[in-house]
Amino acid sequence: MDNNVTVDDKGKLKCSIEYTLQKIGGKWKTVILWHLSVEGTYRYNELRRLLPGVTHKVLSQQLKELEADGLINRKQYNEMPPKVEYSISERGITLMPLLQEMHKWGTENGEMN
Amino acid sequence: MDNNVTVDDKGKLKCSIEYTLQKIGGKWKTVILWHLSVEGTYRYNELRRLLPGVTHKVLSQQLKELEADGLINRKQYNEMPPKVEYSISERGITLMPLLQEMHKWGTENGEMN
DNA sequence: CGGCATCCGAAACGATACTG
DNA sequence: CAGTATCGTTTCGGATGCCG
Repeated sequence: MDNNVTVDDKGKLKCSIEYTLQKIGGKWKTVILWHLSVEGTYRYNELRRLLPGVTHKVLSQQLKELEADGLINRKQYNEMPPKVEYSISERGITLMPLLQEMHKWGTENGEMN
Repeated sequence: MDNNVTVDDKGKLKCSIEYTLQKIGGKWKTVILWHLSVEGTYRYNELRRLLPGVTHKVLSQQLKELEADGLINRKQYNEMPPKVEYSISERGITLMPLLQEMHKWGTENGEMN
């Protein structure tokens, strides 16, 4: 098993596991992806209601990053009032086995306080 | 598919995915576990050399948390000079499928700059 | 409605020095 | 050798207000 951990010239770690963590490590990202994968599509404020505790700024931040990373799609309707729909992307779907593993491990090992 | 996302009375998210993320979300934790799973046992300073860039404090912090979470074992020899060996625990081994998924996804999706 | 800008506090991370 | 203590920095998340 190759561990695939290398280091660049500045001492920074270059590791595919760390790369993955960077993409989904945000506090709400996994949950957002999880919701979108289940339901298919949500509007901005619908997501907000699904994630009690998340603030305005942080939610849009995480959505933006997820979109920038190609993990979700953002569809904007130019209406008044505005309407934006988020859905999981093809690439985001490839994360599902991983999320399921995380969910499985957490369920089997977490005391859930 | 049950999304297994609930909220406690303080608005805090209780979700098995987030639980997993808390356990392995530290900057070096996955890499430490990965190394230990490959090699079996490392001494403190060996790990340090494997993780260029990690500082003294942060490494011992992460090791301490991993140990507290039962994911690694710490064996201390009362010699002079001191000798401490870290190894992966039974519980830590249950994380391997997850780490492999993370590694796989990162390899397939990461540009690795 | 769906943002963005600003400010703030907390937490994570890091550099350095000291210790049994 | 394998840490701990202290301090500083950086990053992340949160509160609030403004805007098209």
